[in-house]
Amino acid sequence: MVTLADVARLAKVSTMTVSKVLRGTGAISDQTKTRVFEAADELGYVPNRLAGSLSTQKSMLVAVLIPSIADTIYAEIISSLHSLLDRASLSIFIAESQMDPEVEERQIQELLSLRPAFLVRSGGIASTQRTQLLLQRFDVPHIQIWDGDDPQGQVTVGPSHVEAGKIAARHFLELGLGKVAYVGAETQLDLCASRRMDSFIADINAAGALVSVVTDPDVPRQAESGELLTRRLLEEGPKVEGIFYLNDAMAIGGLRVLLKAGCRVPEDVRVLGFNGTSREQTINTRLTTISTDGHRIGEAVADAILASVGGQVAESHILCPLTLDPGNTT
Amino acid sequence: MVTLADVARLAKVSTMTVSKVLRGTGAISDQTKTRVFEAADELGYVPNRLAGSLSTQKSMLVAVLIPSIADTIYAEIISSLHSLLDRASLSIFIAESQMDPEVEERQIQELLSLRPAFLVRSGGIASTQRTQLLLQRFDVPHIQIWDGDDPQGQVTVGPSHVEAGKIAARHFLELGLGKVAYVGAETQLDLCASRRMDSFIADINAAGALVSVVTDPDVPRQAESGELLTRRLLEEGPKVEGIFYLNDAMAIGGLRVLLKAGCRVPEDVRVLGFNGTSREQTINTRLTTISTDGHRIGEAVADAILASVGGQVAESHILCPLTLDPGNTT
DNA sequence: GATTTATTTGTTATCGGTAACACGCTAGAT
DNA sequence: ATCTAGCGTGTTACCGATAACAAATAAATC
Repeated sequence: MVTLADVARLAKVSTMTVSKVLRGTGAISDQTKTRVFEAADELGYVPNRLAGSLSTQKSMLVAVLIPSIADTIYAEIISSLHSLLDRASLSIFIAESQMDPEVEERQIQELLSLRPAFLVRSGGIASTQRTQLLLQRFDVPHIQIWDGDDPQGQVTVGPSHVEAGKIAARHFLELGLGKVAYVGAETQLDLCASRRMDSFIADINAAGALVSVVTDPDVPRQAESGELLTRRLLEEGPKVEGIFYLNDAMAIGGLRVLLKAGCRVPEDVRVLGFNGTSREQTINTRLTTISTDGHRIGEAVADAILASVGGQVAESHILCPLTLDPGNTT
Repeated sequence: MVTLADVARLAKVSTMTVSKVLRGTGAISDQTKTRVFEAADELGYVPNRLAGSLSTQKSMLVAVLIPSIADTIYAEIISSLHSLLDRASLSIFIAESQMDPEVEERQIQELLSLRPAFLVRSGGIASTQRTQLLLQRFDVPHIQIWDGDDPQGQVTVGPSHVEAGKIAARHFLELGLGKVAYVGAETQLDLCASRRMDSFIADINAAGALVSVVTDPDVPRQAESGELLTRRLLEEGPKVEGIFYLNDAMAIGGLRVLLKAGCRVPEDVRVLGFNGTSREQTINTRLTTISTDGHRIGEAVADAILASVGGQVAESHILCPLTLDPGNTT
C-alpha cells in the first residue's frame, strides 16, 4: 500500500511537505509542488483518511441511521443527501434500525465508533435511555429527520404527522363524509404513524364521523395487511364512506379488496393513503395520498451538515410541507 | 472523548489489558475482566474504530458504489446486505456513480481512501482506465454486481442481461407475435441495458418480427420518456403487437399512452417491462416484467464478503436467475 | 524450598497521517 | 557586512488503538 512516505521518498522531500502539498496548506515552492504531484500520480497515491481523521480528530464521515434503506422515502433522502455532501468530500455510512429501539441502540454504537462528524437519524422512535445517554455523552452534532412534531430542543427536519392526520380528516370532512374509518397496523414502535392516527381520529371523532378503527399490532405494514384488515373492516358491518390508511402500501391492498368486493371507488368509498406511491408507477388508478418531498428533506439535512462542519450552528427546527397529492380514489 | 486510557485509568490496569478484555483476546482473569467492563460501562466507552483499523490494518468497512441509491433494486440489495453484514460488525459506505465513468472514478477514489476491507460496485459501466488501474493497484477484494454477463475474471453477482433480452424475445415469439418493437432511452453508458436491447433485437430480428426500435439518447429513463417515445412509435405508423421497454418506468409511461390511444392491452398490444414495479404498488393493471430478486443478490454479496473477510476466496461468478413476472399486459 | 511452567499483566513500537514549531536559506534594510 | 524577515522545508510528538514480546505473579513439580 502506497503511503505518504513512499511519495516523499520518490519526490525526495519529507512526508510533511507531501502532506502540505496534497492538502494545499502551507507555503510550498512551485518546483517541489510539481515534483510531489508527479510522484503521487506515478505511485497512484490515495490518502488514508483513517489515519488523517485520527490525527486531525475530525472525520469527514456522516452517519445515517434510518428504519429501512428499502423504504423509498429514505432512499430518496439519502440519494439527495449524498449528491450534496459529495462536493464537500463527506462520506456517508448507513445503518438500519428497523424501528426497534434496541437495534437502534446497537447501531448507534457501531456508528459512533467511527467518530462521525455528524449523525443523521430518523426520529419517531422511542429511543432507549442508553441511546439518549450515549448521544448526550458523545455530543456529536446530530439531526433528527422524518419526525417534525417533537423537537425537544433537537435539530429536526421533517413533516408534522399531527398535521398529516389533520389534513386527512379535513379532506374527508370537506367531502361531506359522515362515516369514516382508519386502518393501521403495528404502531407501538412508530410514533409518527401513531400521531397521524391519533390526530386523524380526534378530528373525525369531533365531527361525529368516526365509525371504525381497525388496527392489529401483529401484522406488518404491507399491502397484504391492508387487504386483511380491510376485509375485516367490511365484515364488521358498518357502512364506510372513507378510509385513511397507515401508508400507501396498505391503502393499495385495501383498494384491491374494495374493488373486488364491488365497491366503487371513489363513489362509494374514498381511499386515502400516506407517503409512498410514486407517480412513476401509476397506470390507471392513482391513489390519493399525503406526501412529503424526500429531496427537500435531503437538502435541508445537507445544509445543516455543511453548516455544522463549517463551524456554524444550523437552524434548529425545519418543518417540511405536506401536500395532498390528488389521485382518483377520493 | 473517552479513550482506552481513560478506562484503563479507572480500572487501574494498562490500556493493553483493557483492549484485550473488550475484544475478548488473550488470557485475562475474571476479576480484572469485570473491573474493566464496569469501568468501560461507567464511562460509556465506545471504541474508536478509526484508530483500531489503522493499527490492525484492517478496516471492517464495506464500500458500495452503485448508480443510484433511489433505484429500488439497489436499495433492496443494500438493505439485505446491511442486515447480513451487521452481525459481523461490518459497516457500509455508499456512493453513487450516476452511471458516469468519470464520477465513478472520483467516487472510487473517495471510497478507497477509507481503506475498505471490501468493495462492492455495480458493473455494466465502462470504467475509465484510471479506475481499473486504481483497483488493480489497491488490490482490494471486490465484487461486481448487477452485470452477470461480463465476468472478465472478476468476482461477479448478477443476472445475465443477454438472457433477459432472450427471455423477452422468446415470450413475444411464443405468443405468436409478428410485429414487435423495442423502446429505450439513453444507453451509451448503461452496458446492461444495451445488452438487453441487442439480444432482444437479434432474436426478434432472426424471427423476422422486428418492426421498430425507438431510442433517444437525450431522454432519461423515466415514465415520461416512455410516454414520449411510445407516442413517437405510434406516429411512425407500423402496426405493433408487442413492445419491450428498457425498464418498467418507461413501460408504464408507454402503457398510459397506449391505453389513452384506445389500444387494448394485451389484446391489441402486449407490453413487457424490465425490473422495477413492485407487486405492492399494483392495483388493477399489473405490468408483466422480467425481474431479479435483489435480496438474493444481497445475500450472495454478503456471502462473498464474509468469506473474504474470513480469509477465504469466494465463488467467482454467480449468475442470478431472471423470472418472467406475469402481470396482465402480455 | 528451588525450579519449572502456566497464567496474567505491562512495555515498546507502530499504523499513516497532521499540528506545532524549529531550522536553514535568501533577500532586503540598515 | 550584519541583521532581520519571511519563505520553504524538516523534526518531533501525538491521535487511539493493537502486535509482539517482556515481565511479573501464581501454581505446579520434584
